[in-house]
Amino acid sequence: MREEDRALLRQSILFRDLPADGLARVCENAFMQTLPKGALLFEQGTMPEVLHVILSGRVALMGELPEEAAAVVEFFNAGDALIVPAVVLDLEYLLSAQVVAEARILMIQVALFRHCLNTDIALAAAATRLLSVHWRRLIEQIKHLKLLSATRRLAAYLLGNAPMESGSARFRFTEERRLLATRLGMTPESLSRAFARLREQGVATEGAWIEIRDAARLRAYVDSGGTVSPEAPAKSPGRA
Amino acid sequence: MREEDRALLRQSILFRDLPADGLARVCENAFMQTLPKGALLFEQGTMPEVLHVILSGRVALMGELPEEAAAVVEFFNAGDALIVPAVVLDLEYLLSAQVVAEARILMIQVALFRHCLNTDIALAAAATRLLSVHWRRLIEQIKHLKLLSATRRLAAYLLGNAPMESGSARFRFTEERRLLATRLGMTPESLSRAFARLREQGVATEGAWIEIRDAARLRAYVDSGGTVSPEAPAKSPGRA
DNA sequence: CGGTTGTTTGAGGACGTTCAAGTACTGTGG
DNA sequence: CCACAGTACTTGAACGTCCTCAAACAACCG
Repeated sequence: MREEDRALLRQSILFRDLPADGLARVCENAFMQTLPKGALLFEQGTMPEVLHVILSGRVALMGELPEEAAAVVEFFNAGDALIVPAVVLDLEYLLSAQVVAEARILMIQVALFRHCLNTDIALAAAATRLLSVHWRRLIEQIKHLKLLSATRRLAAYLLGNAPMESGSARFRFTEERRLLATRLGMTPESLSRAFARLREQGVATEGAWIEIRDAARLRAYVDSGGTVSPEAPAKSPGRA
Repeated sequence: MREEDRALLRQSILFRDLPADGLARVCENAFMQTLPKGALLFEQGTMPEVLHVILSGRVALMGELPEEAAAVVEFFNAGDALIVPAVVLDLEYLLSAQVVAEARILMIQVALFRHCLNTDIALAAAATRLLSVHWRRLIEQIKHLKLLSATRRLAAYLLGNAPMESGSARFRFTEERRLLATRLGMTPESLSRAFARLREQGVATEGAWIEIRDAARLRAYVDSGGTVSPEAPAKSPGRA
């Protein structure tokens, strides 16, 4: 393993607290792969053969149901592992994984990983932390899907992914609109209209760049039920 | 601890594989409580003080957002623990927990549980399994919310909670409609209409009882996008 | 019982989707 | 460099699902 890869591994929740020998043990026979945008890591319905650890890049987990187009359930970044539950339980994947930004992936043999989970306390504890972090992200998403309108969901997502907590910022936002729309539970058309509505809340878009002029104001928009605005009296409650 | 409680503990994912001494250690100073329907176990935004393990009964995890009514994120039953992620990460609850059917709850001190997680490999491994099972439930729910109509979501939920895989069955279904509606991401009115539409798919409701005349047919309805037989041959025993 | 709460049904309306067209962006070859 | 095709995104109009509001009905409980 290259030294820079080892450094990247040290940033993952799963491995950052692992002593060197434990890391070496779980990574035995593991291999590294750099995959281009569009590459399919695995498909829903198949059995996991390796545990994927994202060292860099970005991966979308997508779910599909009969007679329906696929929808992104969540995006994952450097430091995340995919998909621990399927590997732990030795069950088929409930999701497919597709690279959305060129990614460097470490692939760990599932049998070895399961063995280490049952013998290495540091790894097992780290796995509970990783799963816990993911759990909370899914919970927030479900709350948003059930309680917020499309526009408020977008605003909440932007706030959650902006590099700052308050004030203003301009940042790159490379998500394809088409995929982002399904992540947020709407169509690309609705996403486009949601962005349009957020313009009057100080959200400007310019290609892959997004500017939030006042995060506190946008937060107030989300928290007020979308009733706050320069001069928009329209009441637009979420799905309650 | 009473002997029957110990037996119930042995059915929980978290403790079923734990040797007796490990179980005794994590349960030190733990206490048991029987709580009536309506009791609040904890509130969103507060810090966990104990880990709740459901020995019997039923608990709803509910999320709320500013300016919105609360929505049930998921129901949990005997054998489940609440909420491991908040306890593991020592972060505020993202959800509130309310008893929906009289429940016997074991309460474990969080500091002790975290300590055992970091020292007892069997417990840590069990925790990854429990979190993994929950993870998959949340993923399925998100897929349903994003890809299925209200009526299909109800049908899929019924199938997932029916006591059989195929054929017909009549079973008690004690969920309050109001709560079930929010679990499914719709209003009580929409839920009522969804049940009405499922009548022609062989779903009969009678107070707290539900009858599915042909699970395979209902499954076909879900998988076909709801386009199957608006008016069906009154009864076709076996496959549709 | 009557009051309260929960569920069902109806009518109307809002949000989001679908369908369709137009516009911007990307990469390729002339 | 520009023409061009292909794709993605945006905008518009019509529709449909689901929500809101309101009332009737049923069930529960003191």
